[in-house]
Amino acid sequence: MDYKFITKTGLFKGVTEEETKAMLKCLGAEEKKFPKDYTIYHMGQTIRRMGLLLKGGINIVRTDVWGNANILGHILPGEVFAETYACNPNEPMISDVITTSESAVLFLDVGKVLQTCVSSCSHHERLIRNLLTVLSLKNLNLSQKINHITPKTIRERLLSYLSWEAVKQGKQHIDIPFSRQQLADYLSVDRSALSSELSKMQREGLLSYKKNHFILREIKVDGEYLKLKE
Amino acid sequence: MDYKFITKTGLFKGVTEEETKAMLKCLGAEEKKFPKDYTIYHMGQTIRRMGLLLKGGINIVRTDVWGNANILGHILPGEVFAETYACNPNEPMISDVITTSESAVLFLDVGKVLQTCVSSCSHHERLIRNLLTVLSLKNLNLSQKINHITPKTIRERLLSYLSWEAVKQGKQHIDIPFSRQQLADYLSVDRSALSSELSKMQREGLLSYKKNHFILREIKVDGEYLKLKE
DNA sequence: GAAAAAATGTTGTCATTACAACAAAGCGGA
DNA sequence: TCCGCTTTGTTGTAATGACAACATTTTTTC
Repeated sequence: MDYKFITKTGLFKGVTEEETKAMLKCLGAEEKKFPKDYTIYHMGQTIRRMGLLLKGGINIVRTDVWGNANILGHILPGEVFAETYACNPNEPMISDVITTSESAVLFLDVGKVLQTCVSSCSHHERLIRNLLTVLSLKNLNLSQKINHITPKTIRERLLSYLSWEAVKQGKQHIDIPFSRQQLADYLSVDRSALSSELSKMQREGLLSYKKNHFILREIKVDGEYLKLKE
Repeated sequence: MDYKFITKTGLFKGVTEEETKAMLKCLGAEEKKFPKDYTIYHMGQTIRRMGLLLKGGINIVRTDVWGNANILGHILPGEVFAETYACNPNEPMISDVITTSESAVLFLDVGKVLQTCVSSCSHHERLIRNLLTVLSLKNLNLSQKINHITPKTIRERLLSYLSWEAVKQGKQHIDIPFSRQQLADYLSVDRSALSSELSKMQREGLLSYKKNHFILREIKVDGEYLKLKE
């Protein structure tokens, strides 16, 4: 198991490699591999273990009875998923968890840590605090998604999302983790309308793109539109 | 201070009244009162203390540079706010926190509890675990809001929101904590279009309403529309 | 209780998107 | 390289909501 990588994730921040090994035992850690487009958790399920993504990519997807997908977020390696349900074992999942590429996941039984007494393992403390931080960052992420889908026009939603990615990645050349259909599902717009708006924006010189790679010429920060050189 | 009430909140669940008193001291608890429409926290601020609402009501509001408001959620007595920022003291707030009626708030310095060593106060443990649960419920709430604003039509958004309130309140007669304008800001639609859709739905017999009181005749659960007797 | 202010409802027009149907480009396997 | 399949882009049409302007109702204030 790649302890070096695990120690660098938000969940195990500030924990030494040695300690991590011990903790993983407490957590009943189990690594599993999944192929692309595999549904790890299904909507409606109640689950016990959360996941730490080691390799690959995951979408959190809510699909309604008519088959309309709504992507709540994307999980990158080093991030966790289903932590909300691991903390609330009674809540049924309101979304599916689906791999977007071949993936490796480390499953962790945090319930054990939360329910048993403090002293059983001296590092539980640290883990719980890290979990708090992780959860609150997830909150901010969800708020961001809300910001992206609050504008009424497709163009504004795109600029909101792409600008945010650009700021997050610290570049104006960005790769996004979504296909066109997935981006449409994330922004809650029609795919073909999205395509059409994108090419209109490209014609107007606001951005250029090829597949999942985008280059922004204008960015939206705090509601202001800033023009960028290059 | 109303310890009896405080002990019944999610944050202090499972803590005796005696213990609560001790903990509040550790947390540097301070009660404050605010008038209606008062902005307790401003967007951009970095804050140290989270709030526990004792009395009144609060909206979490994000306003853009053009004055368009986006209501992220409503806080009822017994619920907490700004907990995300209290757990991440570096993150600036992305929203305002505004009272919707005369309110009383208990401010808690959770940073103290999170940063200092475990043993300083034996009940910190319990508090942190409760905080985990509270945070994950907040996550579910945000996901709910996303569900409400994902549909493209005003009618579907309304049914999604109202049905959810009905299920939460366990009745088909419900009171909502929003004015029309606030409801529009929560659902990200135009107020007048909302009004017009509401009255159309009333004409069609889907629901009836007066001010903030609604009676549903049809409810949306898991994407299915169920007709209700009255 | 009258006047003013705020909240809610109504209506028509215009902009924008969803939707459908199709075209073109990209990709994988034989 | 050719074929089939998937993804992305294009276009036209119908539906829907935003917006503005105004009417009506409700609440507040004096």
